[in-house]
Amino acid sequence: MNRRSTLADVARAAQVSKTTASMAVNGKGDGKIPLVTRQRVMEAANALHFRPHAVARALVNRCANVLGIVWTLDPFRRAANHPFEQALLSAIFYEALERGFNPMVYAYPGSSCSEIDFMRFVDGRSDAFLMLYPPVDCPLVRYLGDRDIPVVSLCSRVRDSRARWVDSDHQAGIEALVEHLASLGHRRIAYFIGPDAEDAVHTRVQTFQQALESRGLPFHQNWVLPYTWQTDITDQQIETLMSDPEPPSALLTWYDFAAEEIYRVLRGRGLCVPEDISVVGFDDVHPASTLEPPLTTVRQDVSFLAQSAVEMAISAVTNKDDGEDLPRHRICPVELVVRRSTQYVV
Amino acid sequence: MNRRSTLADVARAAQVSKTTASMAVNGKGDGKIPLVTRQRVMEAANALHFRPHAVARALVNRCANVLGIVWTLDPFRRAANHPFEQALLSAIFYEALERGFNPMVYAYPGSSCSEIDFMRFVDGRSDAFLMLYPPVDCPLVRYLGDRDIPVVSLCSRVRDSRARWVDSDHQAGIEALVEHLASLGHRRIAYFIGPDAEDAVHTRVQTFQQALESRGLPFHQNWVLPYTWQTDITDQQIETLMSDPEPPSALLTWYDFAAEEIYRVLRGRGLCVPEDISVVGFDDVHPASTLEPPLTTVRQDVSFLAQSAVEMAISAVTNKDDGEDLPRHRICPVELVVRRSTQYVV
DNA sequence: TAAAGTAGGTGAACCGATTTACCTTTGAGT
DNA sequence: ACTCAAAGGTAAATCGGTTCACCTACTTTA
Repeated sequence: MNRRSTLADVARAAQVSKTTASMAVNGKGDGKIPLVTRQRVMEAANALHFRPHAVARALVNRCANVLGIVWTLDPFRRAANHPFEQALLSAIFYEALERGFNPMVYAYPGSSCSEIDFMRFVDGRSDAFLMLYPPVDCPLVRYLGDRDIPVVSLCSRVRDSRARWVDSDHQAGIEALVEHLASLGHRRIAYFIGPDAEDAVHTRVQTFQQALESRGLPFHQNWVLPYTWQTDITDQQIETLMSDPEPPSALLTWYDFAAEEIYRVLRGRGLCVPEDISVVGFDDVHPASTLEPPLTTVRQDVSFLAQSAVEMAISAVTNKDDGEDLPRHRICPVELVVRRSTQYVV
Repeated sequence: MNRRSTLADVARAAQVSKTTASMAVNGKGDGKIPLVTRQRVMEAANALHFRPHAVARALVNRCANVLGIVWTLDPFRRAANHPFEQALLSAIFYEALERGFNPMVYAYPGSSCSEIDFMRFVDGRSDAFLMLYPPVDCPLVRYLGDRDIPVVSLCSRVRDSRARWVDSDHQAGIEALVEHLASLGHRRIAYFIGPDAEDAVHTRVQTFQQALESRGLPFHQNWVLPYTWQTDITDQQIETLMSDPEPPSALLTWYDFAAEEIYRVLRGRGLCVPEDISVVGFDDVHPASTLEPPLTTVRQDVSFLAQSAVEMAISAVTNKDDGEDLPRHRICPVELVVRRSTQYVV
């Protein structure tokens, strides 16, 4: 098992030219290559354990069949351990491989985003990039756009017109949560929102406000609180909220992970979910269903998100010069999942 | 911004040959290329936004600077959401990129492991493979070994002599946990162990037994229980354990994630941790420190594991024909982290 | 029988780098 | 004046495929 065998070896063994060997191996040249020849080549290829060299192929095809996955690897995010993100990632890997594209991971170059950092993205390794949660005005998206490299943004509706994006229907999700709470009689609802950098924050807050107002429920700007991932601050925020003469009876949280922490803080203050206060999450990933009580939340369809994004990216590569086919944006449906963290207001 | 510029373009612009351009760009040919020429080439390269085409380079260098990361992507594992695994993965990505190697993700071909499935691993894209938790007798490891492709196994001490591995010191970890519990006066300890497929199970159980016996503590084979990820079965197991006339006063669990579930089951039966029973985990990842009570556990050094594995793989690629340098195996130290899930036995 | 297909196939260029083996100058040493 | 080495540089082969343009030997068709 010394050197890997090449197409030339196969051609020699089958007594044909490289051209014929190539066509036979790739199942091309219908009508040009009779069955006997094709079989002769195939046998030689098998005997020699021939495997086409993907790098050579990529060079001449000007297409590597590789999808770049751009992801924030910095220590903060690593510590934050976002299960939704993990689920999304592995779904992306799965979908890409399924379609014959190899996923290659890139670290999102943080705030220090000079041209130098971007150069590693355009060395011909990856045909297209799939970015998780890029900022809506992302310099990297622009850079890649300038070089005609397809970009699909996941969970962030980037503004660059050349980029594609796939996102959940945050509007429908928030609408459904508010409707659910309202139908249980809740009138005073507060919202722990996510980091300002995330695109969805604005949509969700705006929808939240509209959903309240359209039902005649009060919207207080100071009941829209930033969630900070710091227990003591969260505790302080809850303290302030609950010392209101008319405290909220329900809490929206940025995502399930935050809801878990908020459960803890509420429990620490002797408040029971859902008897004293209803809590809802977003995402429906672990640990939503195993919390005590199980969390009412909105499910984002991870597989559908991943599949849409991968399909969009691959189609952009494949039909690069042809007329476009797939729409450049997709909003994926979400689903309300009612569990036991919400109940009638007493 | 039409076509990407090539080395030939740069050479033409700088009025030198491709050879010279190549050397100048790569900082080679000390003494051969005078500073003026070098600068002229560099300026041309910058002006043309030249970026060497990694695929072409890989072809001629017979080295792609890519590390294959082999990971189980199947739905079961995706659902199991192992935070330790996620931490390990992102640490690997980080370390590889840090060293100029691009990580490319591969799905571990499940039980249906025919040659066909293995072929996609040897198409020249990846120079070496880093596998997470492969079985100790892994056909893929053998296959790659046969083809002289370096393999590093993470968290599993594969038996193939050509493969390298990096693993935590499970022995020290279990030893430390038992010592900790014994020093608190515990004499009756049960163990919820992990899936049989995992290499570490045997080491840990064996060490557990030795650690008990060397301290004169009783070891019961039927107190070594398989953890099943199914709440009702876990509940049944706890029921059986606790109805023993002399029930255990402490529980070792396979990992923190399992400890969380076991907390729930114990709470469901009205048992308090640590007053009624002490519980310990393994890994020290989320949610160990945020559980109530915070979990006593053993910390695996994720960064060190990842760094060792990546270094080993890269060194195997770089010094492929030279004499070996790095040792082929590494056992990484672990650390006991005492929190509040353990206390003196009453 | 000549012209025109067609089936089956090939040689050589090419993708974009790296590297080997030369080739000129120029200057120093004797 | 002649040799030799060093300095500075280049043409061409190579990596392992794909594909364009052509070529030959038959068989039809008019």
